[in-house]
Amino acid sequence: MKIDKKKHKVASITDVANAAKTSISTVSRYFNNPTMVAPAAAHRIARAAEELSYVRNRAAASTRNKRSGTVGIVIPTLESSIFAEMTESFSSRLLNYDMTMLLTPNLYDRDIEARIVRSFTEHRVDSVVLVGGDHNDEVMDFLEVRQLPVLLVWNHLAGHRFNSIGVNNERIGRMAAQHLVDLGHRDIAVISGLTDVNDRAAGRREGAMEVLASYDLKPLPEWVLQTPYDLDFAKSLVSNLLLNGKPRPTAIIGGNDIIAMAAIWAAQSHGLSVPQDISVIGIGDFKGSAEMVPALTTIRIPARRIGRMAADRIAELIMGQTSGAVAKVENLEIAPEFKFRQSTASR
Amino acid sequence: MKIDKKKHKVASITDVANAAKTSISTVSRYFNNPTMVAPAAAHRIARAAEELSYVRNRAAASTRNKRSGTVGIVIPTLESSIFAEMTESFSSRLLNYDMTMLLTPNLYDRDIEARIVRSFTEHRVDSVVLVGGDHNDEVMDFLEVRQLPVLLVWNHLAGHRFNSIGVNNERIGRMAAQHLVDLGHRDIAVISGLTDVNDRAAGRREGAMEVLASYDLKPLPEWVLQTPYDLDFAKSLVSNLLLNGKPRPTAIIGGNDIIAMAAIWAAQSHGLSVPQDISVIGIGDFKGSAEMVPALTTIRIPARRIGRMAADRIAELIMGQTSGAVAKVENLEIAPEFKFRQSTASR
DNA sequence: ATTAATTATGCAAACGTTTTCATACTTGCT
DNA sequence: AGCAAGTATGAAAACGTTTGCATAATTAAT
Repeated sequence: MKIDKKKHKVASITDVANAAKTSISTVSRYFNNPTMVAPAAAHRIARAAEELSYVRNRAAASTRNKRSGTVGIVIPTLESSIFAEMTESFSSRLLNYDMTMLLTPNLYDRDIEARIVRSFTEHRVDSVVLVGGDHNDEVMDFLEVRQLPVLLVWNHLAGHRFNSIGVNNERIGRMAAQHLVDLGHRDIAVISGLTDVNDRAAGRREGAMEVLASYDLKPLPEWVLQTPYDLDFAKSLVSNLLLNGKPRPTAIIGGNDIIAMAAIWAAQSHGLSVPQDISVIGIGDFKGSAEMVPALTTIRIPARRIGRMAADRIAELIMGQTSGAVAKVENLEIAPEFKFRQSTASR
Repeated sequence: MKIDKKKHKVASITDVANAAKTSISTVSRYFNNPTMVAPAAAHRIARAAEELSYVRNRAAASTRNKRSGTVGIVIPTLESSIFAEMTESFSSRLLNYDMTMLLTPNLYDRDIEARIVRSFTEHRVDSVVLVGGDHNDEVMDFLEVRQLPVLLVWNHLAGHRFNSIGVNNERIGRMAAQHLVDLGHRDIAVISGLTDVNDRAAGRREGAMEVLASYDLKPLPEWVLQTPYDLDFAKSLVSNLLLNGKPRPTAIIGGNDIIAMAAIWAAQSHGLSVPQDISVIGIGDFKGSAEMVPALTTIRIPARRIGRMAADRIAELIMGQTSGAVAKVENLEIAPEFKFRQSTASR
């Protein structure tokens, strides 16, 4: 790799062909299907490419063949460590298939998501990955018309028109509630995420409430709350709940680990100790949940596994598409794992 | 947007031109430079595009003009909430310039980074953003030869051959150490990140040690340690430090907030309280640092601001490049902010 | 009513690839 | 030596755009 100071014109396949005294067809084949070209030619091409520091232009290639080698993924936010884990394993797995990820957060806004998806298609991504099952109808229709392979991750969406890989949030909500009931709690607060912009949050709350109802436990209205996934907001919300002079719950279900952590810190900063004075359970098993004091009892969502499986499934869908096979929609459920740690105790 | 069930052929600019009874040139202009086309034609084109649910093909466009409208960014990991913050603000700012982000984590591995950068250039990104100043020489040379606008974020790198926007890590290290010294601490442990793969970690440690030396404070060898940015690992490391029977420091400098949190939890799980028994200071001001109990004293790195500025600078560099102006290298230093909270106290 | 200036349009070349098809060159077999 | 079969190559078309140039249509100025 040598440095050339004057105005640099990026080398094209033609330059390489000329330098290697062969045709562009052969050069193209060398890069896409090396076995098709004779050793002598291959060697000359390799040298020429090196010499000119040639880099293939996949954007140009994508005009002729149809694949761009990119997949677009939109997630609600990068700041939740758990989406980060999923995305990270997704992206490194994708590298194995020689594909690159276009990633954009939508900040839980469906219209931003629509813009992003549009931008993705302008770049001719080979596939689109979205989180959850709640999206603009227009986006869904648009993707369906384009016949772009679509994968919905995070939620298991039985019977959905697109492929999905994820957990059953109702089930998770039920598990959380059941755990607290089993420990003897009867006064249980349910603090969920924003159920109208987040179908995961809605599902979990529903599951939890269902179990409570089945035991004839009806939380006070001021015990069932919603908050964005924001430590600061959630912490003050719980502080209010604990200090408002009204009867205090003996346990809290946090809609995810962020909320649960916030709840624990709210309790601690008012001199209550967890789990002696109040039990807290989370959902997700985020970074830090196992290490904090007290370690958080939670229901783990295997984020890395979902990411890895998503990448594999995407690759499969794209292959299937080029090979003309009809891909049938598949909805995979991933089992969550219960993690009994120190933040919950029997009453 | 209507649904068409039969085998879908994606509409091209030609299809739109035909449907709108005009030429592809005009259609192209309509999308790139709407003022150039007459209202009547514009209207017909808009209708045709809608009808056919046409989406421009930026990949194809990038063969003729040079810009692809994408910028590639490689960060060490998504899991550090602070890179996530930076990336998130970077990406949403980028949306304003109608550009899309290709993002890939390199997991602190320079060779993976090299692969990623190569893949980015294959997709003809308009610009590359990297974190820190420590990279494969080949990658650096390669980017220089290609004359691709490059921006190095996170560190302020005076005199570097590429543009940079970031903080001065030595200074931050000094601030942290100075704070503890000012509080009267003399037995101070310094637990940094991995200095050989992470120039930020190296700079911070250096700054801290410098201040300690200037006060003639020499930490015991077993007090200066390194750890990956991993809560679990860091927590056991600090646990060992606190329990090994040797003299115990009265304060700990964590190379970032992850390490500091781990240190606090290590102390707490052995019945020590922070800051009464031991003070802990972090660096970064991550999500949760302000909310945890005790709230973490730290030095805030304004991640969102860096992300936003990076996007602006990138846009500027790309414009400058197309307009043929010579962009001169600029190295911007961002001031960190000291956050005195509850995890440090005077001795 | 001319002419000049302005605005809108279309043609065709160019961008960097992949891939079909035909041809030239090697083999291996009789 | 002759032929069949296989292997390697190149020419050219196609992909979906943008843009320089030339022309046509409109408006403004005399």
